[in-house]
Amino acid sequence: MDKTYSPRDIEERIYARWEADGRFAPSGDGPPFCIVIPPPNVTGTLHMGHAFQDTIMDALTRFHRMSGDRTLWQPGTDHAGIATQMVVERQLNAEGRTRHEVGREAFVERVWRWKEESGGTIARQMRRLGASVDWSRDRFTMDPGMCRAVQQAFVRLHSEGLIYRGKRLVNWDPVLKTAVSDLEVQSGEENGSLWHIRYPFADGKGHVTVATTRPETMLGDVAVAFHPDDERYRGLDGRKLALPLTGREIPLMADSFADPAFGTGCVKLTPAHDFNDYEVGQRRGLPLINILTADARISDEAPAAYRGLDRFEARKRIVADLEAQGLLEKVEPHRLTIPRGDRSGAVVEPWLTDQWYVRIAPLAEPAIRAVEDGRIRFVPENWDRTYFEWMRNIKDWCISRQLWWGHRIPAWYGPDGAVYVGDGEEDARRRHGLPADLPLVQDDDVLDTWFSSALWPVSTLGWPDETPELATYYPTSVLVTGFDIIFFWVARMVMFGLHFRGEVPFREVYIHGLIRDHEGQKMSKSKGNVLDPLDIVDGIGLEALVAKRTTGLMQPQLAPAIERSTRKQFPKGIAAHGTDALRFTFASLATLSRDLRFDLGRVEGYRNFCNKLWNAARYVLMATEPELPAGPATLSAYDRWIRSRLSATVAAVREGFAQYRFDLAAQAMYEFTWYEFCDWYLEFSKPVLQSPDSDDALRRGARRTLLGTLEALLRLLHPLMPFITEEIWQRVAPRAGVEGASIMLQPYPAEVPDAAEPGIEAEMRWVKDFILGVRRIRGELDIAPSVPLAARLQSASPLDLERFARHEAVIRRMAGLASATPLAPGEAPPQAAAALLGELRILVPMAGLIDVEAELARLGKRRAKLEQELARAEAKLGKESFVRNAPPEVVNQERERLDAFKRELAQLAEQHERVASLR
RNA sequence: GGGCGGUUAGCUCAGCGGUAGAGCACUGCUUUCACACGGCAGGGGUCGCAGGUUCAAGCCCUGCACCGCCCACCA
Repeated sequence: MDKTYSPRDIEERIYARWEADGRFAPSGDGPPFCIVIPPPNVTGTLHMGHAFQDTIMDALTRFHRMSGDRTLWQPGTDHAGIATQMVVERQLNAEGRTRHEVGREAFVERVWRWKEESGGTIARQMRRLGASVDWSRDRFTMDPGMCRAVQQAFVRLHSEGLIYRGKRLVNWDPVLKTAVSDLEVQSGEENGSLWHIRYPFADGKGHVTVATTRPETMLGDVAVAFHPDDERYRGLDGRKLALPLTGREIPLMADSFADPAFGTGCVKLTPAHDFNDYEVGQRRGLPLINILTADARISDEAPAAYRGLDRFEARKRIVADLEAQGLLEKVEPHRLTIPRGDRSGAVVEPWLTDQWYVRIAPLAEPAIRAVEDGRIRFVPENWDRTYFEWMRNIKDWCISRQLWWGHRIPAWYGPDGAVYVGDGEEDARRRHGLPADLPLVQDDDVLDTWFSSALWPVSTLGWPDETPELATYYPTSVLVTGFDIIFFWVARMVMFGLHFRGEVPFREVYIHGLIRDHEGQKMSKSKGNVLDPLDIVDGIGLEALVAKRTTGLMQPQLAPAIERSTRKQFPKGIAAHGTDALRFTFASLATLSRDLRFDLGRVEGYRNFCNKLWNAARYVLMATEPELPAGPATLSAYDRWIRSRLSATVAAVREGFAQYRFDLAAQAMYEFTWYEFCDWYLEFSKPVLQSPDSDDALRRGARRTLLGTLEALLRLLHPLMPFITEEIWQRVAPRAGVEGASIMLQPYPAEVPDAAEPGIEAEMRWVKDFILGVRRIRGELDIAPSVPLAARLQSASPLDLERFARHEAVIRRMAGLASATPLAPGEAPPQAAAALLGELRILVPMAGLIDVEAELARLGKRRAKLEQELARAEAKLGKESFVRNAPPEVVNQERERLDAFKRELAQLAEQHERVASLR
């Protein structure tokens, strides 16, 4: 083995081997365990969020696979309608063409080509991360099987009256020229104005004033409302107003919709361009006047003077015209919420169109119950509040999109405009008894991408067919996802899963936090703070990193600032850390927090951890060859101690996995590996193995324990660090007497029932404290490690002496002692620095070694600390209420502490006096 | 307006009602036989603020402050 661990040499090779050997497919007949992957955009690339999520899913998958479960991690990708179409459209635009010039068929074909071209990227990246998905079951949301599922779902919902077509207001993205759902609208506060406009009475006598943030929509006004209780307008109900600029007359009406406290108390009603007005309009039987076109220009419904103007241009004109006519009373600055399309960034218009909707309330109700009664459990639990909140106020889901890339809606129109829904055109004819020669035209629209995503758990497993996979793995075990798509995806899967399968799609939903940069900022291309997980794995030079961050920006003017900050943050680029280190970092970040700050320093630390493990393995392999002749083996206290510690660690790690606390699991692994196995046990093993006078049985025990502990530790670490553990395991397992082609096929470590040995742990604590005591003296008094110390033992109890005798070799080596002899009875203690271990005092004679003042300072520091503790303990025990009310064991413990403090203080005082006399 | 988080060492974060922890960073010593991506030792926190419950409160309750997210929004 090389002296330094280099991940690059092993990771890709190991993954290829696993894949070739078919290690990722479910096997065995254990209980099923299944995760379906949240399908990433097929043409996208893997970002930190994916890498994080994949790490968690892979850890769970490997854990369950090793635990003997029949484990399926179902992979796949999403066609991501709008996002993908936009990318290809941009490519076209760069060639100077539009999709309309190319035509639908050719355009869709081109998207497919782009999908084939770039679709492999995500899969390649997942392989580099070690994702053990069953590639043989890879699915894409527009695969033929998926299309069937989508069509059947649509047809069935339609036949059940749960899908309908209707003309109403939708959120319209005038740049993409499609409807979008409520969830795809991002509202944000922006600066605007509030225009106060006079609407004269039709009889020419007087006016009312309305306040609006959108003066251009006045062209579509059909009424003005005031509150019925508003004294200012008493008796004016039903009066006619002359709508400025249009020549139309509209009524003034009393309606409780109007808020008397806002503006003038009069509100203009524009049912075709405002959701609230629309409702009032429906209630009051008002007409709809649609004054906007699909690209948000003024339509032919409006006066000729404004037709064809862009909405914002029209606003300026209208305001100017009103002002010219003396109808603009005032303009005030106003903060208002502007709805924008989450993809295009364009201001979304409420717009009147025909769209397809899912009647959602009947689907939501059972989905709410499934979480209420615990058939689905959120982790962390309180996300159910968010889920309930949305589900209980849910609105019908607009599922049609005026795009070309996606699942085309399975509806056909006859010459008379009648709609026929069916599972394909032929089925539509059959269902509706249409003659073969009746010309039918399919609906132009495609379905919201989330419609097919909502079917993902059932469709990937084979639905609508009754496949063995569906029978085995549905409901799936756990969904791993971010809170940002609880509504988009989680809730809809629950609704569809329950509706089409009669069972929940997953039993648990693990909601993880969002990966942000080290400053807590969301990672985004335009902020220039994106990290590519594979750059952390493989490393990247500064120039390449700068280039990567500054090319392809939507706003190229940001490039210089991004370059500057990148050069500042990564003056040397990013070093290669390897996949295992990155994965371990992700695991340790997986706390219950919802914002996770990613810090490269952590990855470095865990890269070092990998190196530590690697070198520990080197030591174990070196220390266990050449092989000893067969014979009996005896376990030393050290062997039993590390076995006991390992067992406790296994329990902690398993608990971590069970609770989805990957951070705690990772921490338990880290601490055991470094602080117990490496720092202590490997050192303990050295005297045993190297001393010429240890016996062979003891040596065999140590070797067996070294190999056995390391082998189990590798299995324990494998779900988080698959590559390095496999690489080392391949070398260690044979020598540990374990057979098998891969660590992936080995059982996950279980707690050993009688491995816990409190007695041994106590004895080893004494040994460690002895060593630490001497080391502290050495460290604080600046004695070089190369200087061997001759220690004396004072006030040693028989147990102390017995323990010392048993562990002398280890203690001498690890504390750097040349000798440690008890004082003879009556012998005066030498001038010395002392470490206290209960009653025992370990004396390090000062002759020629020790700086008196330094030792006095050291003693003073310890005394100050002790006095503080002592005061607290005394105060506690001095309170009668504590002694009376606290549990006896707590009181006893406190008393023992107090006694110990007193003893140690007395000894310190004595020691202080002795040292001070040397001055 | 409604809902949900967060506030613990310089930074990033754990923390079970009973002696405040880790990683990174920092200081000193150390390149000898697993590892300098290492070893040994050390410094550093009145746990956002104010009340309350309790023998005992980062931990439970109430209020407040600040930061953040989600949902719904008055034209």
